[in-house]
Amino acid sequence: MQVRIEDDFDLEKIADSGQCFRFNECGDGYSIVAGDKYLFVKKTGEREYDFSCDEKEFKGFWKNYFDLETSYSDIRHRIDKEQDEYLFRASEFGKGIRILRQDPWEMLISFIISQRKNIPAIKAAIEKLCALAGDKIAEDTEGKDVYSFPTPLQLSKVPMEQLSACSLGYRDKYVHRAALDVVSGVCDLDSYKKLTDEELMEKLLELFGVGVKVANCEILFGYHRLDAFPKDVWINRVLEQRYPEGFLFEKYAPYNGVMQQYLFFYSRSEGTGN
DNA sequence: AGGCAGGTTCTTA
DNA sequence: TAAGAACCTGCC
Repeated sequence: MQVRIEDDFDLEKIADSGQCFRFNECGDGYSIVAGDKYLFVKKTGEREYDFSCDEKEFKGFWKNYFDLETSYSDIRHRIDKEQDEYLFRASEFGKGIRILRQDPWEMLISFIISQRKNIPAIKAAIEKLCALAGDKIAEDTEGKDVYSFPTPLQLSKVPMEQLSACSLGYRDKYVHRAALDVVSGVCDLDSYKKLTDEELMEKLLELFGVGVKVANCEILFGYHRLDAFPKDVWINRVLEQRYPEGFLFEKYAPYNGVMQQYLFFYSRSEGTGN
């Protein structure tokens, strides 16, 4: 169906923003997998897009996935050019980035895998995991099979030896444990939705293989708490070099996470890209 | 060839 | 409680 989007919306930037790992350029559009849903999106005009789904699925899923009810333009305009010149530049550069409303389970596993890996390696590992334990749900426009992200139950049934074959490295035991804990109910991701950001952080840190960085990514991308501010090597470099006096967290609350995305995207563009 | 990549856990003082 | 080492794997 045709969709018109008035707010900031740039598929290429979202794909490269590091928040999603199954969102890839494919032919003349983008191939996106979220949970057990597949979408192909093509830009057809200035603000016009062709979504491969029907209206029902758009309203029931993808509209929410792309967080189309939130104005990222408004959030961006909270930045004062005079007061914070670097962030202003970063936000102009990253205009079009949105924080997707992704699934907590999928994000948890994805960011556990992400530690000490570069983005291509993360993507490769996740695709192997999906092909191994997920279901075939579609074929992309290039004819490749598309697999759903494994459910907790599906993943929990994968033996360790097979998990190791997904290039997870030492993270295989973290992934395995997370699946077992979610299936057993020791970790109830759904019930965590009602917790405050602080309580949520506390619960996530109890998980094996989850530290502060991964927990913050889960809070921002899995629970869509837009104030969470994950600090990775890139962001730490920016904070050291550009904000020796400190970043204005108070000013940008409750949208520090969006600012983090602009900083991350901008700093990476200046570095090696990947 | 050795270092490093979107960190976390384990070990040691 | 706080540094430092170890950790899988793939790519430069």
